[in-house]
Amino acid sequence: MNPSRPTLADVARRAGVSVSTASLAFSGAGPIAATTRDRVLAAAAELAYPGPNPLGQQLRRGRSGIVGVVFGDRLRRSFRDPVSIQMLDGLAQTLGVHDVGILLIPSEAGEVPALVAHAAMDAAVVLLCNGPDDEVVATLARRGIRMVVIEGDLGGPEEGASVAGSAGIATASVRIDDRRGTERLVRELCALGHERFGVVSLPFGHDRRLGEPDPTRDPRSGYLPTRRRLAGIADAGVAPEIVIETPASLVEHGRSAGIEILSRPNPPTAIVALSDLLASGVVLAARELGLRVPDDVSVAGFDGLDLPWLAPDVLTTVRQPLAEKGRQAGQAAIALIEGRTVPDVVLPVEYQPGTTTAPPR
Amino acid sequence: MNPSRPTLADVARRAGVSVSTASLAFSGAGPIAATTRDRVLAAAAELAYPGPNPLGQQLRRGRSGIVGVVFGDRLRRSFRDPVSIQMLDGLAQTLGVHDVGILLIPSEAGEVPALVAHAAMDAAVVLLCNGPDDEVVATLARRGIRMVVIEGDLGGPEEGASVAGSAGIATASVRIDDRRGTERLVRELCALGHERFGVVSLPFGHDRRLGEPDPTRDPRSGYLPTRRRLAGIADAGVAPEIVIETPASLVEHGRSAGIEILSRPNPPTAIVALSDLLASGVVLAARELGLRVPDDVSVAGFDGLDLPWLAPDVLTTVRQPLAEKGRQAGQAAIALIEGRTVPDVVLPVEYQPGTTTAPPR
DNA sequence: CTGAAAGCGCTAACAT
DNA sequence: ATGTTAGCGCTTTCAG
Repeated sequence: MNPSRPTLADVARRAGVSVSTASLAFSGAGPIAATTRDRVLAAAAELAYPGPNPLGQQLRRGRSGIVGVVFGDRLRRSFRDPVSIQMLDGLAQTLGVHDVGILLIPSEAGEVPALVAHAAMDAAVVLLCNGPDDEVVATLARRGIRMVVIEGDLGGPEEGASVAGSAGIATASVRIDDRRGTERLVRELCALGHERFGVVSLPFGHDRRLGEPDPTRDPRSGYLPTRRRLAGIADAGVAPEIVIETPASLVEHGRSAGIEILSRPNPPTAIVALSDLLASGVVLAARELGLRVPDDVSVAGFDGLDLPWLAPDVLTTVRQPLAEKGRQAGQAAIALIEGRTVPDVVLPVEYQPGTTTAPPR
Repeated sequence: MNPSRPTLADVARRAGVSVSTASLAFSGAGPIAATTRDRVLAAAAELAYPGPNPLGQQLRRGRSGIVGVVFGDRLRRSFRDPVSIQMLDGLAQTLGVHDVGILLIPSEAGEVPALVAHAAMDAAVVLLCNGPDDEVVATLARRGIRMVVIEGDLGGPEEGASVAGSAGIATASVRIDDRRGTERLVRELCALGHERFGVVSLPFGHDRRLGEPDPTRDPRSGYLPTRRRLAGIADAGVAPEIVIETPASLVEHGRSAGIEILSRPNPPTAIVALSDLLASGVVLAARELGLRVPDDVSVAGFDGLDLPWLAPDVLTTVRQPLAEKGRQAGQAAIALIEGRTVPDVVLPVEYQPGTTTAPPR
């Protein structure tokens, strides 16, 4: 299989030039006579030399050409959510242009994956970072790997310096303005005349559960998008009658939560789900219970996904620019790799009315 | 940012040992006195040495610890399909155990991504490989990268040696027995009394289109799962009245195809879709047209996905072991990397009756 | 059990 | 325009 593959030195010898010249023939990064280059390439062809070994290049250049992407969950779950996918697609687009590859790093809660600790990467993109004490972030910081955090937090201003920052590691943050987004959404519902709200929430933290939230949990810890979106609801002056926490942003969890809420006596007139997948589950639950949306109950989501199978209903929601978020993260990663600093990015969201909200009966 | 990070040599110097000894302290691959090791680790801690630089290790060992996964499409599309995701999840599981990372390589049709040509990887997993002339496979083979092909073909027996094989590259193949799966499914429908079939097909090849297939296309080229599943239908002795090709395995395309078929005068009594996503689109189309499933039309799929939002319908389908396929591919990749040879794997599928099929009216 | 030496394959100053 | 030299950071014989 590997009876000493040819190296650049072999090619150079055969072409009768020095290794450095042969190197130039491939990289084009320097002056070289066309005839010489052709001679080198011919020699390479004869030896079936497949081009410079990336491992050698990487060590020499001190760069791997790889950005690690850390998911806060199993791929199976992360990727069932179009939200992650579209983001990843945007990320791949940007990084692809720069010939940078994406190393997938699934991270079960509470553990630091071996890849985080040992894989070669020029930068890392961390999703759903929990907070400044996140072990993954700490490990990456210790390794001196530059990070861009999506929808996360590397330590608020009150902490002074963040974990990573204090270690002198360059970081960047990309997120959306979800707080203002939900506030706007809820205000619209209020304007329609709704006064009694139910909320189907994203997970609060690693201990994912289905049901009413644990009242003893620390409200200052847990997943940031969840906290921000709940804060947005409060900003609109609404105190929900009932909140159901779900273990993941999946249709079936939305359905369960929806049934839980809607089968109570005298249920709320409006249900705000913190993601579109959850919201569509609530719509399905309503259908199952024989309730009409929006006549009997209004349902709203968050994300702005395209959900053709929910037809004829079209969710009222808050659209976030998912692919753009990924692209921005990619840009930030490239910038960090090149040693530039990057301002934090907060992308705007947009209220997007659909057919699932109306005045209460 | 990078004012000369400490190296193993620095650590060794500070601990008063040689680099080789320091190396042993980290790798544990050799005899070393406990006290010496502690001294080295202490020195490392003092210098904030984050452990051996993977780039150095990789060059020295000749291994990157990375397996590239080549998708035949944009991530956005590949990953909207749970079929790819569950496979990837199984793959990640197996590779993760061996501390091998997954490098994501999206590949637009007709181009060879830079990562395929230049990224460091110990092996590659290629999805939806088109056939022995696939450029991606050829490039990987030229680079001497071992490959495991999923649902693909590296050159049938009739071609003699495959592209890769002829170049002396070790390869492996993992796929499901989809031909026999669809045959079984269609025979069940025949047993119910159906005689007039419509087929909603997966894409035939890179030129993805929606509509009746181009009659001039070469039937021996194109995506293999599509060809095998169509062959299974023929095996059951059925010649469909109408076949609609779709550009991708997505609900909306199934819906379009379903409307196309079902709004004809005197439509077929059974529609076989070559994937569950397509089939569920057909179910939605039937609902829209006011047709009852399975009373007015039977619909069957392929894959065995869990589709809660299709409730109350449950697809009649053929279940394939998706995560297991990924795990097998992972095992194969590891084996190839370790220089072992791997027998081809054909995983069995299982007929799985649901509520969407019944005798014709 | 530890150290010295060699070299993985490549690139980039620098000198010619 | 080409060659010479010096490593990038690490692991691994091979002696001691």
